[in-house]
Amino acid sequence: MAAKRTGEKYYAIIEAAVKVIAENGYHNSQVSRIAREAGVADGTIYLYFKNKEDLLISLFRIKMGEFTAGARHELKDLKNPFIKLARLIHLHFNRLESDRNLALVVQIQLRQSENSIRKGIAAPLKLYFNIIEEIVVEGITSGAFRQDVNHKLARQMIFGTMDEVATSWVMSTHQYSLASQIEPVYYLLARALAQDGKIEPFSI
Amino acid sequence: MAAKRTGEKYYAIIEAAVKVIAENGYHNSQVSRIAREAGVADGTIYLYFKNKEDLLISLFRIKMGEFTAGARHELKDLKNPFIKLARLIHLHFNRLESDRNLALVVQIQLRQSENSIRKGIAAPLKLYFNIIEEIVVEGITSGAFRQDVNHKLARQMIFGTMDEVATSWVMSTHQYSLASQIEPVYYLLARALAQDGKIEPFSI
Amino acid sequence: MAAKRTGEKYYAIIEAAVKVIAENGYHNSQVSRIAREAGVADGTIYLYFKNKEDLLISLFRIKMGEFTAGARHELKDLKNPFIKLARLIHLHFNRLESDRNLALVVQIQLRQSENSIRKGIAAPLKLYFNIIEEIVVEGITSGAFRQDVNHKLARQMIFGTMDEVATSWVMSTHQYSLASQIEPVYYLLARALAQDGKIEPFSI
Amino acid sequence: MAAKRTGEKYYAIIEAAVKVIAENGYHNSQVSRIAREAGVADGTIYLYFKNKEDLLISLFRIKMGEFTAGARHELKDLKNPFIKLARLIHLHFNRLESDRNLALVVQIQLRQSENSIRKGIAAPLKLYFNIIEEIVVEGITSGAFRQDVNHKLARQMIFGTMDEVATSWVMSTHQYSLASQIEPVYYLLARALAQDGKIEPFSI
DNA sequence: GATGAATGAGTCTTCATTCAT
DNA sequence: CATGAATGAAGACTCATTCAT
Repeated sequence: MAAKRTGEKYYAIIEAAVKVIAENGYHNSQVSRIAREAGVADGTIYLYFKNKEDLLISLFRIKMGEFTAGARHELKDLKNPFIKLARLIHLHFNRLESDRNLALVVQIQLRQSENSIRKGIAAPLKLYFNIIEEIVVEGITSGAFRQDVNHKLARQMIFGTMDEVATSWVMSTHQYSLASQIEPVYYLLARALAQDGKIEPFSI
Repeated sequence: MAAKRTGEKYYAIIEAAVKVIAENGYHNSQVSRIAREAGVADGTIYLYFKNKEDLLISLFRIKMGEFTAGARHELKDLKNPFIKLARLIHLHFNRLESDRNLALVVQIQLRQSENSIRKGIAAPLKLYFNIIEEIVVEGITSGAFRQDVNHKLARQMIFGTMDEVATSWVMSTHQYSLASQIEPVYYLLARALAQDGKIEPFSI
Repeated sequence: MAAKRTGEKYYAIIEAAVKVIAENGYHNSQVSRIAREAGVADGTIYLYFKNKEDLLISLFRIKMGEFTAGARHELKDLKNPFIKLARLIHLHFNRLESDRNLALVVQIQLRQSENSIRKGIAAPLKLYFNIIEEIVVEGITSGAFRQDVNHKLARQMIFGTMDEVATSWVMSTHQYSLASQIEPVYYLLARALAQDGKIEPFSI
Repeated sequence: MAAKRTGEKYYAIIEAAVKVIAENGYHNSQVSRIAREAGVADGTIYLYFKNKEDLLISLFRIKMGEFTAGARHELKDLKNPFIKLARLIHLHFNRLESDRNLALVVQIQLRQSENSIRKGIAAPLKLYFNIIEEIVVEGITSGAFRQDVNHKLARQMIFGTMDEVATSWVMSTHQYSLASQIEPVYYLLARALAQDGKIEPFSI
């Protein structure tokens, strides 16, 4: 009865869901289609997930969790908040560009209206927000960023900007690379935050 | 057969839809509930809208159209791009704060996955994006903003930031006012864009 | 409240119904479409007909009544039952061929399942059946047709054959003329009925 | 997704549909009522049939297919075209008389106006028409039937007559037996076709 | 008489979920 | 553990009919 949260099939279903939802959208992704893509029976999905919604939330949790853990690890040893900011943008954009399906799901399909889904993804998203805010706080504390910057607001600007750039890219026909936006986005954000306009040159 | 696009009931249905969708989300807003809220029969909806999706798109078009027209009018006579930016943020946040239901629908419920809906709202959204980009271009041309700013990217930062701040506010319990964010958001964005860090003090 | 059964619009609606039903089938012919075709308002239909079903039945009654009256008149003065039979087939096929829409409605669209409709068209159809049976009875009485012919059965053969030939023609692409079938159908039916194989040569 | 076309429930649904449609007519037979009659859930219908229309067409195909196969088998070894004709009428009328519901559906309810349904039943009906025409051709070739008989027309007479007799019987209150009409119908049709009036006495 | 905007009952179909095997 | 046939609740949409003007 209790959903198993591990095993080979667990991940097969997650990957199948990313693919099917990316291609068809959440509301047009039948459980049976995800099951077929994963090579399991419909009922098997329910051995691993409580319901369809739980599958979507788990998917986000897994993918976001992996990303957040990786990001935290990569940023850990960087000393300068500007470089951390650059690296963050780099990680964010590269992650989405390297997996177009995941990008579609996270940027588009996940923006669902169901309150329960939004609640379910709030926690893993919060962890990512924390990483961003920590960079901001560190920047302020170290004197690299302006003292009057509100760190929550700065986080909203950083995330909102990356998010909008990524959404534009996902919805475009990909004529340009998302990676090409890393440096210009960095300069925009860095200038918004820098103390007395003194920013570090872009470096990841 | 052709849907009537005017009349007292047309607007009554639009308003009812905003209310019901804000409260329940698009996929959980039955046509019959919207009809009841509007005080008309179910079938009447279909005299004014082709289908449920058309209702959502029309709603966005109407509301966004009103806002865009108003914004363009208000910005027209302002001379300084910094002041225009401040006024834009002011208009954006005030519009959402003055109509919590509309904010819910636009910030949350409308972020649907259906391609057809996204296509339907693309055009009116584009008109708003144009207004933002025009401010950026004017700023660059006049020398107020940095010459190396990419105006599309700047627009994405401005919109993305306002959008994320608004979404956070909508999803919070409104302990704070969205209007209170106008000035700090202005300073963040203005610094990101300003030539040599020379920004205008906040003024709407 | 009581439906008017005369007037210019009455016939305009009947003709519009024949056209629309011929083109779309009964169940796909909305009252509003018939009204538009007739150049009247939807509600006007209900000043002349009790409901949609009454319109269909009236249509059949009018058209069948005209035909039956004409046929009875044309057959009245013919002396020979063989010639009457030939003339009947001639009238039946010519009527349908001269008005393709009417043929479509009578041969195809009218074969509806609603019991009430079948009951409504039973009476005018019966009048036509009577004409056919009278020819048969006259043939038997005069010694032209076999004495052991059951007149109801003979009528069923005559009508059934004409009906099937007409239906085949209506459903075909009209590569051939229905009139061309008059003579061969006559010979088939005449031989089935003739006393000692002595039939009259075809003559209308 | 693909409809299963076999299994116990497949036939249970077919039989239930025959019963419900016979009693209520196609347009007044809700899918849910057919499901209840068959003892399955509404949704189960859609595991076996693409939609309601497909159910009606399948029903006809199955029943007509069974009948045509049986008729072809029974007629195979009969040597004389007159006897084949007699046997055909016998099979046709007995089949309908032995299953009043089937008769109602085939003679009345199936005469629908929907083009798609007519197209769907055209093929199995054609197979039956072929059997009739083969008898006619054999009769002409063997010299038993007149040389100037058009075989398509003869088929239309044979089918049209049987059909009209059956329809009359179905719509009557069954005061008489359809079987009682086999012999007189045979004599009518045989005389219409016979060379020089020489027919075989009725024998099945 | 005529209009046509408004009504609201009625139904097919989908698909997440269950459970006997 | 795994299956997949079966379930049945839920809802968008149509269109014949009415009635205030």
